[in-house]
Amino acid sequence: MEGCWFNHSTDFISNLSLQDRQGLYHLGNKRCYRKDEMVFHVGASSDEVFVLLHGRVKVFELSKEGREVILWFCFPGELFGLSEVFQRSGREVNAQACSQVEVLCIKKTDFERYIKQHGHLAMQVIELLSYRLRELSDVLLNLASEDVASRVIKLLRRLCSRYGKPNGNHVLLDIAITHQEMADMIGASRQTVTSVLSTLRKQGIVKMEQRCIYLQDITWIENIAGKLSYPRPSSASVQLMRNTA
Amino acid sequence: MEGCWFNHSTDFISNLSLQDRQGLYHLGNKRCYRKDEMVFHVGASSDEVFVLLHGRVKVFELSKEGREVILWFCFPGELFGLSEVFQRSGREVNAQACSQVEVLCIKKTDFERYIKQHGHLAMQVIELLSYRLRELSDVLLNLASEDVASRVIKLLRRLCSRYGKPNGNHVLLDIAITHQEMADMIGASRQTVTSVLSTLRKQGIVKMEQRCIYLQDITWIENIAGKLSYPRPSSASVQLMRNTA
DNA sequence: TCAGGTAAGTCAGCCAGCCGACAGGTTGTA
DNA sequence: TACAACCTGTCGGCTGGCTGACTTACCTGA
Repeated sequence: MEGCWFNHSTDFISNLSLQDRQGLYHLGNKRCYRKDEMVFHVGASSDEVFVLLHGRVKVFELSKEGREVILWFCFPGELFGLSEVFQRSGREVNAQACSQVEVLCIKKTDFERYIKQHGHLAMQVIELLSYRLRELSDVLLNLASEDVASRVIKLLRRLCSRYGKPNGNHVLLDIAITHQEMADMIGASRQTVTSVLSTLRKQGIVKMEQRCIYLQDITWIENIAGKLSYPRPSSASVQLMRNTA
Repeated sequence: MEGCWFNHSTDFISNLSLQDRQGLYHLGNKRCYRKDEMVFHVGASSDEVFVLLHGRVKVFELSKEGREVILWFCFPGELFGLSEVFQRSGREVNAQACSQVEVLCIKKTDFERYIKQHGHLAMQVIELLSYRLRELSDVLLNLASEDVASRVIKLLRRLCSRYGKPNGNHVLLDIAITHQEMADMIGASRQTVTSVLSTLRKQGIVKMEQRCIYLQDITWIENIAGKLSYPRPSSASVQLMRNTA
């Protein structure tokens, strides 16, 4: 996997110093949500930021016709609910638990005070927002100019770069994502996603078993999709939060 | 116009205190570009941020097929080139002068030092990035779930909210944008944009003269496109253009 | 005032991908 | 163990919007 597109951790928490991590911990308090429960929804007041400790959270908007448009998924260690916090009006997106979920929630005022006092943390927040901005730009480019097949392939690459588990020339993606969710991430219909995946399976590029996706031909995917053009801030020492907690 | 969707100033500089403004001014140095000249391009080193002083700058990516996908335009006072600055690798977008342009460029290291020392400025950078993230999310929602007519209407609203000059129930948009540029902002073809605008013109909703767009029926546009800030209007009140045409 | 370049307007033809429908599979739970 | 709920796979018909082609209108500079 010679320094390619893996292991760009979006794990905000692990990239922090132990001090900052503990600092943030003491600012917030833990909260749990059941599967499908909303962590927050459009219009709600946005006076907290969240760190996901356990589970998976879906950040999405609803179109007028009621279609979900998924902006991203959050996995443990990631910060979410950040981009509306420093403005007057409320949430503009929904965040919903995809499983049993535990979060750390931090009051806006506490968070703001903390990062004002810790310039380097502010920089990390800036980096995180920059990263998301670059990622969304990439999704946008994708959506605006490419057909569904390319969009599916690039989505797979994107997901793998964040959540894939490399194993030789294979990558395992075991985040249990459905075709419908994939469709909602790339603005396509469920059927079209299914048929693109079928084609890729027939070509031996992916394999699917029990809600897991195995990418079998990384080289091919890289050639088609191009390198990821928005590497994460480096994360030399990635540790999961729940290990240190 | 009851305090609705105007006044989202993206003008970074004028939102700063006089002190900060002067501080930044002393950090940077001025540079000029001719029309169509690149301020930076994909792959270039990203060790500077820019404040646009005069003119218009287009921030865009190129698709594989060579199509421009415009992420946003910058107008005087706006900061750009920010989101790649705090990472190792280079530019991921292009920035091109749309006219004779003057910018203030600030070295990454200077900028970083300054905002680390000035927590409130860091907050303003965070707010700016958050704003752009919300805006891109909105564009994405739009692109993923709506037809070209809606996309054009929402683009008009978005442009007006930033650059429109309100005048009673009319709004003047005199940023001299072409149909091709609008198409590149919403992932549509030039011809389709032209035909949607023609329809709107025939319906008396917009008027176009000398590269200026007059929005004549804001209420209608708000009803169709929804307020810029959520909560979204109930779908009952939304009629699609083709239904009213 | 004319020429060349760029933008806007319009139309025909075509096709990627949407939608609805339905038949297996798989998973969760009572 | 059985039923319900959800997910995957596949098909055919339809259409929004793309492409290409052409004309007209508008600048801008020589």
